[in-house]
Amino acid sequence: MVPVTRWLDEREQRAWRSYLAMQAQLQARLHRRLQADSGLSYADFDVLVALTDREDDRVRVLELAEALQWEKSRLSHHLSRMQKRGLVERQECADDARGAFVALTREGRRAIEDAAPAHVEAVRELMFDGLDAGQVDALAGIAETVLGRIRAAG
Amino acid sequence: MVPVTRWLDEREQRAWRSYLAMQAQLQARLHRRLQADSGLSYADFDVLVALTDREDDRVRVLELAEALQWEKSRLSHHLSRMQKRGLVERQECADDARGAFVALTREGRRAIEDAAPAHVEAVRELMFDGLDAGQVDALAGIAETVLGRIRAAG
DNA sequence: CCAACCTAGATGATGTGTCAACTATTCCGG
DNA sequence: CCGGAATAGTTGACACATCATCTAGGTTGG
Repeated sequence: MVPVTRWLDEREQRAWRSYLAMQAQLQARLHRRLQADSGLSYADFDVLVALTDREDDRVRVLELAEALQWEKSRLSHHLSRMQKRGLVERQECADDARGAFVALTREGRRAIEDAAPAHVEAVRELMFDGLDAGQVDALAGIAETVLGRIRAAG
Repeated sequence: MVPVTRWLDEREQRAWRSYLAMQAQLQARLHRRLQADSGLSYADFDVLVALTDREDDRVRVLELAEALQWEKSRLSHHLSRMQKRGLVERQECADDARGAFVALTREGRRAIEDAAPAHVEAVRELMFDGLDAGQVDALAGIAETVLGRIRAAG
């Protein structure tokens, strides 16, 4: 018995194709705009936001990787590039000599504070200003459901 | 008068954060799975699907770029890599000596036909099997709205 | 105490995406 | 026709992501 593929039906196909298109376009637009306005990439932005979320402005590397859901090598490479640009710095960890902290620099803080308003404005303009409250909630619900399934799938 | 940033309210923030997380996780999962099962990247898959959509199994490069909404240089680089792996080939264009066709090879066809069922299954498992019909339609509606705004934003 | 093992993180190779610059051809106004 | 502008596509440089591997420092059972 060869298992028969359950292809997407028309409704699903429509949703999937437009989701993919939206996702790609939205990502590209927001990224380009952020980059042009502030010189930050989307990835830089995420790292900086995660850092400003801490009252210390510093975190252990793995903890940051966890928070961002990034692989540690991705983060390590990315931090090296950001460090070269002066946005973050690495600090030794006294507790565990293997470990390291990443800390926000003054320049990093300035960069995120300068970039955030225009970025939020872009998100609003491209997404939220076009959606009604029901759609916003529906989106949250869908995303949470899918995230749950992803986690369940291990 | 300094314009005041209209930050996201709580409902919007919740939707935005979960959307971003879903998007990143879903992309990563599907990509990894596709790669592991078939050796194709997501991008390869998109190119191959676009090619099989033509009855000729070949397209002009820019037309393909348009269909995929990719930048032409991205496509050009990607085609070079795919060509090196034997998935597509380039053909001269008699009408316009500047132009070129990209054509599906026998190997390319085999690759996409082998990869598609498992990919659809993964999409189903991670996304559609968890959503009800209302959510599927809501997703399509949201994506279409946002796409419209993106196009409107030029 | 120390050998086997585990963990934090860095690194190198390779594939991918973006931007700017380039080449070759076609188009178009005079 | 012919010279300048537009068009099709490629290329090179660089930022980014992933994988496998490596190093150095911790942890634990005997």
